[in-house]
Amino acid sequence: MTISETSTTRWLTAEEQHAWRSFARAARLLFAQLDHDLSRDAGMAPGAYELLVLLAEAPQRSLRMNELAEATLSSPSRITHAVGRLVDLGWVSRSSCPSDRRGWLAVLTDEGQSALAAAAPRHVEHLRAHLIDGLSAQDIADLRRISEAVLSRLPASGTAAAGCPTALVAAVEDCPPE
Amino acid sequence: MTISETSTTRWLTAEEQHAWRSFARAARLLFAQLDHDLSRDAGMAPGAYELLVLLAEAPQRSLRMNELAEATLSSPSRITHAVGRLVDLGWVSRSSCPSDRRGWLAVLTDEGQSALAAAAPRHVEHLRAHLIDGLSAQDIADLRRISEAVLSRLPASGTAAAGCPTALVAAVEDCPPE
DNA sequence: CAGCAACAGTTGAACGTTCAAAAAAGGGAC
DNA sequence: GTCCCTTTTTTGAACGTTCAACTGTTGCTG
Repeated sequence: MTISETSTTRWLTAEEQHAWRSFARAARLLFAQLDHDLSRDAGMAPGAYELLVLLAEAPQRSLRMNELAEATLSSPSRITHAVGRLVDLGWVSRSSCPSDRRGWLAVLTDEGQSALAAAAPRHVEHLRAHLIDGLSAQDIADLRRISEAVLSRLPASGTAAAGCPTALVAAVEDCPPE
Repeated sequence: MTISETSTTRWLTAEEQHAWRSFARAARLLFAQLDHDLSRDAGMAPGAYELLVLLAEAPQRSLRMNELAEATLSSPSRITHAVGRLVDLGWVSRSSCPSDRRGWLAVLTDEGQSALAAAAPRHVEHLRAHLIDGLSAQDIADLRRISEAVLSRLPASGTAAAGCPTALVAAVEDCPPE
């Protein structure tokens, strides 16, 4: 049977097709490039930077495994493994949660803070070079609007974060001096 | 040393930061969701759908490994492994390249064509539900414009395609009946 | 027609994510 | 206080990508 006989699928128009393919290609290339840069410059595995940023921004430089999983849209299992690697690197330490004996806190160490501070400037430069500086203020606003529209239609707490690793930008300029 | 003392890094403005984080979050969630849907509905590994689409659109339903690598922005090694899995599934067969004894052609089999035709309608529905139908015509146009601006600033043939798997939409409605 | 750099593709190990299963603790209901 | 369901986290195997060799072919240079 051919599709056209049995389905009423609303295929994409040429416009939609073009937009989607361009978007998919751009996003893939962008994320891959940023991860590659981050790995090259700072030796950070995909996603590690994001975890460090989240911890650096958190109240006591610490977050529960659960919170890390939700913030990064990834599975608890991934967090366990990823934090384990950061612990091995000395960038994070574990601390048992005082209020819930099941829980664990991941705490950013001074070494982790330093590694993040060292990596951030180059990361921001790359992000500007690959994305921000090529866009007008209007583009930025459009991108945000469209992204938020997409987010509003996606499963609120979709536990899904593939390789698509992406890095946040740390507010390291506010970090206490070492 | 603190960053602020030694660097002239142009940090992101609040607007840029918001746009970037929304974009990154939306793109990640979107791609992950689409891959998850595709894996659930059609049993296709991340990226498999894209390879099948490319082959279906190609002249003789066949492309060289090299061409697949370039079109998917991925490494030759990934193509070798990925095509190997598709061959095991019976969706693709290998054929030696007549014009270049080093080369190999990946050829979409009838089974592969059927699998793609079966998967495409649901994939398009998901893509519409998660992305297209939530956007206005203006949004679509903006998304395309911004994506192309980003692409124009990225390394032309950046051999980089992380997990960020993304699927194209097949033009399966034009496929010959089986 | 050697010699040799570049190209096309494969191989296998290392790495990170996903998945299913399990251990351990919280929070109610009775 | 005990049963039971839920939540939090870990574990180890399976899977896919990346990376660094490696094989074989092309095509250019002298």
